[in-house]
Amino acid sequence: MFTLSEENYLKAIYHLELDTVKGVSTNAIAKKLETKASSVSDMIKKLSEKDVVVYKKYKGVTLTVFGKKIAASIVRKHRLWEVFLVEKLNFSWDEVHDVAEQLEHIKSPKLVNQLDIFLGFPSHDPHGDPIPDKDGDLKTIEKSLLSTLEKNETGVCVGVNDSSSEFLKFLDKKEITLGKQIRVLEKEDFDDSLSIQIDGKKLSISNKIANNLYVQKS
Amino acid sequence: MFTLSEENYLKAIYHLELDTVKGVSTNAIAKKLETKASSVSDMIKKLSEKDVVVYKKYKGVTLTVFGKKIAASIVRKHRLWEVFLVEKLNFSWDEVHDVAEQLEHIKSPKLVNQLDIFLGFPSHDPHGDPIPDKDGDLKTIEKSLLSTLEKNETGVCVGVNDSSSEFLKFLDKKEITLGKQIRVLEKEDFDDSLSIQIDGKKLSISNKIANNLYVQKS
DNA sequence: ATATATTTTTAGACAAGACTAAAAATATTA
DNA sequence: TAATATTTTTAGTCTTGTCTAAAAATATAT
Repeated sequence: MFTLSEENYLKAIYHLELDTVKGVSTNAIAKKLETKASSVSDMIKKLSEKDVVVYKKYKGVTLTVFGKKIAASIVRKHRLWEVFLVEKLNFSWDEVHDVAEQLEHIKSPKLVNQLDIFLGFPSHDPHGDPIPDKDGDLKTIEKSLLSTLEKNETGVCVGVNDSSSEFLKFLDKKEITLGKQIRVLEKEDFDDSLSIQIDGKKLSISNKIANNLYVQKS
Repeated sequence: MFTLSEENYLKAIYHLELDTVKGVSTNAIAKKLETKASSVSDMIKKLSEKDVVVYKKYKGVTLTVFGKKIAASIVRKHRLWEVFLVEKLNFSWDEVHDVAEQLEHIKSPKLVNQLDIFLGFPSHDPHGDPIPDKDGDLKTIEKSLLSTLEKNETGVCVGVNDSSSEFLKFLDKKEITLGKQIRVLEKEDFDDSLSIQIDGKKLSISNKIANNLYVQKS
C-alpha cells in the first residue's frame, strides 16, 4: 500500500515520463510537486526500495512496470471522478481538478469499477485526456495542436494542453467546447494569431490559445 | 482546516457524546479509535487550542458548538456517500462503511451540496441513521429496539444498532430489510427470543438480533 | 480513612515527510 | 582542461501523530 505522498510522487513521475525519453530529473519532480529537490531525493530512495521506480544516483528516475501500473490507476481514478463531477454533479470543467485530486486517493477497487460502469465506460475525461483502462493502458487518439493546422484545414476540438481554470473559463466564454469543429481561415505571420471559423462564426485566436488547444484533423 | 486525524477524533467524540450525558472520557475515545490514551491526551490538547472541544484535565471532553458543526459535517458526508454507494453504485449495505470512511474526508462544499441534490436530499443512510442537514441538525425519528415491543405489537423496520458487516449480512439472509413490517407473535421468557411475522412468514429471532434492530412502532 | 485499582497525563522516543544549508557530483563554458 | 554553474545528495532539524513507561490524579474497596 502507498501513502498519499508516495502516490503523488508516482503520479508526478508518470506525467513527467510522457514528455521525456530519458529518466525524470529530481528537479523536474520538485518543480511539479512544488517541493524541494532534497525532499524528492529522500522520497525517491523510499520508492526505489518499494520497487516502483528505478533510481541511479544523479541519473534521474524511471517507473518500473509495477510503478507505472500504480500511477496509471491513480490517473484513471482522477479522470473517472472528473467525468462523474461534470456529468452527474453539474461541475464545470474548470472546477473539477482540485476535487479529483483528493478523490483519486480513495482506495476501493470496487468503487472504481462501479464508477466506471455507472459512467458508461468513458474513454476520456472532460478535458479530453484519455482514461487509462484497468490494466493502465490508454488508447491515445491522433491529435494536433490547433496552431499546427494550415490555412483552410479543419479539425474537431478534442482536448486542452493547459487545463488551468483561467484557460478553461476563457474557452467557455468564447464557446469553444470539445466536439466542435474548427476551420482555420487565416494565419497571421506577424503574431501567429489565427482567424478561425467555429459554429459558423468567425473568431480571432491568439497563438497562445492555439498552442493549448488540441484538434483531431479532419 | 482540520487534518485527517483531527477529523477522526472529532467524529469519535461526536458519536460518543450521543451516548453520554457528561464529557467523553479519554479512555472511551482511545477505545473507539483503537489508539492509546496517551495519544488521545495529546490530541485533545491540540483540539482544545483550536476551539473545537472544551477540556478540563482528568474531566473528559465536550465538543464546542463549532466542533459539533465540524463533526456533523463529516457524519453528513459519510452518510451521503453511503447512500450514493448503495443507490447509484450497487454496493450492498454491508460494503459501504470502509469506503465512506475515506470519502467523508474529501473537502469540497460544492461536492457535498451537489451530491445531496443528486441523491434527492436523502434523510437517512442505508442503515437507517439520520443524515445531518447543512447546519448539522438531524431530525431523529421515534424508534425503538425490536426487543422492546410487546407481544402482538407491530412496527416498521427503520434502522440497525449494530452495523457490522456480519449482522447486516445476517439480516440479508433472513430477508429483513428496512421498510418491512414486523409483528411480534411471541416472546420467550426463557431466552428472550422472539417469534415474529415478516412478509407474511413466521421467523424466530434471538434476543441479540432483536436488540440490534430498530423499529418504528405502528 | 487508608490502601488499592483505574484513569489520565507527562516525559521521552520514533517514523514519515518536509525543510535549510552545505557538500558532492555532474554540466557547461571559456 | 580548468573554472564556473547547476543539479543532486547528504546531514541535521522540525512537525505531526503515534507509542511506551512512569508519574500523577481520581475512584473504589476494605
